[in-house]
Amino acid sequence: MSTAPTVYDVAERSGVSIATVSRVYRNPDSVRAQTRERVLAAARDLGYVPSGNARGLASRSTGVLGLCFPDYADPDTDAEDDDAAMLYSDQIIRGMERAARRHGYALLIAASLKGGPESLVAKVAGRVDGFAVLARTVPTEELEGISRRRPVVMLAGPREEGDHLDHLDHIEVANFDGQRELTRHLIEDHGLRRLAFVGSAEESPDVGARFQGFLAACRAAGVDAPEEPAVRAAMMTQAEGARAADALCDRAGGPPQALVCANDQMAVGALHALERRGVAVPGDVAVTGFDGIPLGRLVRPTLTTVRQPMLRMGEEAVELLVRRLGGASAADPVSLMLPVTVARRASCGCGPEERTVAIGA
Amino acid sequence: MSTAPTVYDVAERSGVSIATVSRVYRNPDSVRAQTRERVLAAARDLGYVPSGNARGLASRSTGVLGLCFPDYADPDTDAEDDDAAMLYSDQIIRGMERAARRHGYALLIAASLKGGPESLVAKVAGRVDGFAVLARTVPTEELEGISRRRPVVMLAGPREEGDHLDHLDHIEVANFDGQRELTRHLIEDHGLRRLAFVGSAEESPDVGARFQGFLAACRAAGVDAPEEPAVRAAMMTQAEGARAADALCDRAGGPPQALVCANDQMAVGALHALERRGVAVPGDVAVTGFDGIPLGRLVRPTLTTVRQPMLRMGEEAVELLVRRLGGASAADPVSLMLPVTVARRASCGCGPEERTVAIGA
DNA sequence: ATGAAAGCGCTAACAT
DNA sequence: ATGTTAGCGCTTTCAT
Repeated sequence: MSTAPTVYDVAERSGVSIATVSRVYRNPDSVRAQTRERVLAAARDLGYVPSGNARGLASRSTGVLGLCFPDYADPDTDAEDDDAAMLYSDQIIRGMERAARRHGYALLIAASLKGGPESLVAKVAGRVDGFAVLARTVPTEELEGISRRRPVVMLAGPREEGDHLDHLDHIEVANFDGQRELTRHLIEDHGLRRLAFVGSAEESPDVGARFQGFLAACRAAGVDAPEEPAVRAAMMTQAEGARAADALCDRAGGPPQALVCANDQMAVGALHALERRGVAVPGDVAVTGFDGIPLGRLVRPTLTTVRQPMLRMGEEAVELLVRRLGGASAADPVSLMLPVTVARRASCGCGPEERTVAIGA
Repeated sequence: MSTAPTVYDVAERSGVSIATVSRVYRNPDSVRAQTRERVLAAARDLGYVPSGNARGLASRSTGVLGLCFPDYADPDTDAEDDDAAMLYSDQIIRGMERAARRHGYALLIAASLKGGPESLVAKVAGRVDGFAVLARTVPTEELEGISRRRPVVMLAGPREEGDHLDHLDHIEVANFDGQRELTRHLIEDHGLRRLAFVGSAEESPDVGARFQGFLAACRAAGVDAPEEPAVRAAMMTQAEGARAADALCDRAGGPPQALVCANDQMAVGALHALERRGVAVPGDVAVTGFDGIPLGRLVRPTLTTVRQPMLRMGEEAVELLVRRLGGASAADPVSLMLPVTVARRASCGCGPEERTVAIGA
């Protein structure tokens, strides 16, 4: 691969100055048609492609937006299921790509993979005009510095109270309201009163909010509400969900009437475990998830859950970034709370027909 | 947003030269620990992030791989279905992102959106070390020029015969073999003999190969094989699939015994149309698709189809690019044919249990 | 181990 | 309408 042709090569071949070559690409109308053709022809012959780097450097903008997300590999998910599982990040990517396209931006994506001083964010941040970060992908302090320099929007983690990040734009979903409504449904519409919340060991703000929503519904209905989740799974995977279900079944006093899982993956794992044990769902125990992954409609019984609008989240992220880049850089930080949808399906006892209820925001 | 800090700012603040600042990031061990700390501290204070552009310009490499794909929006797919539909491109993106991550690259994605001399590819090509292109996303000639300068791998379109693109690396799936096996199954295992192929109006090499596979199976079994697809849909969408099914049913002589659709989207549309007309599937007519989108397992009856390994395609694309970038730039063009899987589900008459058969390559 | 200086390929004034 | 000329922020010899 010989060294790539530059503006100089094209200029020389077409007998104009490099400025004119540049103009042909940036502002074609400012060049006489005939000249333009000559330049374009030379460029074609040479296989010339403008260097995005040089451009970005000279014009201080890249036309690229970015997304950083954590390395969400679920080792327990085989390739087959994986197809259907389509995680969060995939949907956010889709949403962002769509919206970015509408605004003429390309999208740079990268999943965390820590290294020396060269962290992931830095790499992305250095190549884009602005970017979104999935919560807890990168250390708070790192974002702190970067965000002083270019637009950053935080996704899915709540704005951290009184901390340095509160000047970032921020988008989250109605975790609390969604989980509360789902729990209320279990209690009031299905008459269940012994509910167990399956959470996670790591302190995730999202899971935290869901648990609070769960508690709120319990209290409102006068149902016994534990101060802690019944189980804290090490990871939010199917395997852990299955483990949690087993643990709950073996507990003195037998299984609860409902397993309220903090995400769909765990709920699906629980479904499998219960089936293996011969526990009927929803007959003996109801199971619910949170997220709305496609897999939830493939399992039997179909999974009752709270659907997050991840695609929209991606779109909104881009809109926010574009707005900032469009001059609104000084405006106050925006905080969006996106509404969720409770999808009542079979696993809570609602029967095969899916019924949905919009909640929050 | 004030102007971002540069190496100069960091150098000044830490009392070293810009060369040292650069070294701290590129080659930390070549700098005394104490100096390094000082630089890093200054960088942190300033919120310094190295400019990817300047870097790329100076070092002639970006650490980014790219993907260009066509604007596959199916206007007939509502957001709901869309969730499940997860198109090709999404899976390829996933595959590429994973593999890219393993090799330390980020991924730049952009869907076509034609413009002046500044085409999509050019934009991507100018910002990456190498990239993949979904077939027919960009004009052949444009790729021609670019590919002389940096690695390009063509996805999913067959290598064009004797044309200028045959020096590109290329990955495709076993369209012919897959469709032939599926058709053979319909004929031999289900005893069907009047089959209609639902193709597309635009000349797609993939659809072409599928039709040829269909024909080959028909001929091999002594079944009447039309020279042309029974229907050529304008687009390969659900709406068009439904239209095709209706047209076929209204035809003199009644519907065929099987609708062999060139992709899953159309097959799903056909399923809907047939249900509306009260035609039983697979009782009255069998329906098959091609692709293996998740939606195919959600519809009733579940869709018999040929599953393409799109995720793997993305991964292989990255492997190829990385190999080229690693010095194999002069090697002969590689052409990969990935095996497919026939997924026998309910819509061909195989019953509710999914059975799969690996085919090709 | 560190510094000085020459680009990398382009854009954007400013001239003409 | 086109040419001249500075940089843009970094990497990279080559010195020291």
